[in-house]
Amino acid sequence: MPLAQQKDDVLMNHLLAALPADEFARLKFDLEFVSLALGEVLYESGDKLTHIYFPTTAIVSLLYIMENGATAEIGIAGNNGLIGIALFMGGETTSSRAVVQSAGNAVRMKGAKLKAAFALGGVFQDILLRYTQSLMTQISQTAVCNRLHSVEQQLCRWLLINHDQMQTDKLVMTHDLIANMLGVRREGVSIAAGSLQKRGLIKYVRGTITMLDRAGLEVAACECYQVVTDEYDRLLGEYISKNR
Amino acid sequence: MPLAQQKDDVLMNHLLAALPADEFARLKFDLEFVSLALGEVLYESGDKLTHIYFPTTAIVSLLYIMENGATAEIGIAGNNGLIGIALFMGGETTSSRAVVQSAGNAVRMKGAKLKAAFALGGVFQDILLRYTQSLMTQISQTAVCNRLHSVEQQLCRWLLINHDQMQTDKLVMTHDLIANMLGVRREGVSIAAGSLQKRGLIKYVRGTITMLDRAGLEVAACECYQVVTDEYDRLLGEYISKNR
DNA sequence: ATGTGTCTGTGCGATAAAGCACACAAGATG
DNA sequence: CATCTTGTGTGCTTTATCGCACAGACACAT
Repeated sequence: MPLAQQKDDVLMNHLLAALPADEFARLKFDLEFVSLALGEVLYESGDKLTHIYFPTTAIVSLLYIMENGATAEIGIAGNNGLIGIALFMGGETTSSRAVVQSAGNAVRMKGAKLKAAFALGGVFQDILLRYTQSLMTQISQTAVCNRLHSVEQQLCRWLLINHDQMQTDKLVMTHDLIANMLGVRREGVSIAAGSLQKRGLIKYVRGTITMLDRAGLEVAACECYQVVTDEYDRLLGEYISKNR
Repeated sequence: MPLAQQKDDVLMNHLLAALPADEFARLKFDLEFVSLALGEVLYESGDKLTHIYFPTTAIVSLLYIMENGATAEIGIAGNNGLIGIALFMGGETTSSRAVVQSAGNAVRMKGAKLKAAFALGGVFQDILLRYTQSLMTQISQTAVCNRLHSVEQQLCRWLLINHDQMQTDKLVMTHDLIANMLGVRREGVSIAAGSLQKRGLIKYVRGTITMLDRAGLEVAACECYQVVTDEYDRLLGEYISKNR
């Protein structure tokens, strides 16, 4: 892939694009372009991380796997986020699995290089920490949402959060996979999705969901979606406002 | 309160106690001793934080309040934690409320002083970041637990996490308050607590719960309790192992 | 075209928890 | 002591979701 295109791709990640020129120049030679396949596991729960990933077109889920095999998504990162917080937070590991939910590209950076860059402080450190706080909000909101909202509301929230990181309106994803993300039954997702389709908010056929009415989805979702995006904007808006 | 006792109290917070002598010496004159009353709100959702709090004998809950008034606890901090992550993460604010769940003491530090100390890096920064990661695990686990486990299991988890930060076996707390924390009905808590009492794990009378059989509670709890404490130990154990 | 695996729809019964209503009891207050 | 407030127990109906079973429908390969 030509260098020019790589550069474009790098800047598709909002966090990297937000860096001032001098800080970006310091990092850019440590960035490595990678392509992520659907279902690829960036790291397992407990694995020592080797790289931090900045998705550009890929979307990555943070999945928690219970002892009995049940799964639930606790967070998600696309081109407005990163994967591998544990590297600069100090733990080297997290208790979740990072799995590619939508194939695409990402830029990655070796753990040691990242830690060195983080230690320099500056905007880079600030962005990483602010992003971490926004991820905490996302996780908290998931916790609350799991407790208090219906499957249908949660499905709307999930579709919207995904849509925000997609370049199209088509999401390649079966009900079964969504059920794993939301930690509910497949049938529950089918019923909720059927209802949304009946109301003309989405359309789906065998593993592809098309968003038809974003505004309608926002109405059908619980407050959680708005809280999460608002908090992201509050924390990182001053850096990346021009890119959204 | 005499200075000597204040010093003892400061060191009751495991994170502060873990600091090497030179770093502690740098901070200690910025620490202010405060007493926290039951129900006191350290900050509201959206408030700009002024201080970071290191509880010594108090226990503080991070409560999320929905638009419809429903509440759910997303995290908790006692003498092994701190309150006010948003100060060093950069957001200055979080979308949760910090409320004193068990009266006691804490040490606090002005936001500006904290940020200066954080920027110096060193063990202090490392501890703050590692604690933040452990809090993320706690929040994630709460999310998963809300989705997949029964009220009774969650009650056990909650009792154990609290007990870990208490100096006694008696917890002053009504079923109603616990219900607010867990985001469930009061009756649900009464039934679960009744069952635990019948099995001899706890005893309660009008707002006071006594832990009778910790090991039994651990068995009755879901895996979530162990995951959270193990991760805390992994992240911070090297610093504070001697104090536990 | 035929089969085969995958995805979605649907119809049960079982269950956990919600929502509501109210009784009862222990302390606190006057 | 009488009353009030607060905390807990219990019963009932309703609801959401689960767990399971299976049928149809589509896509793809041979």
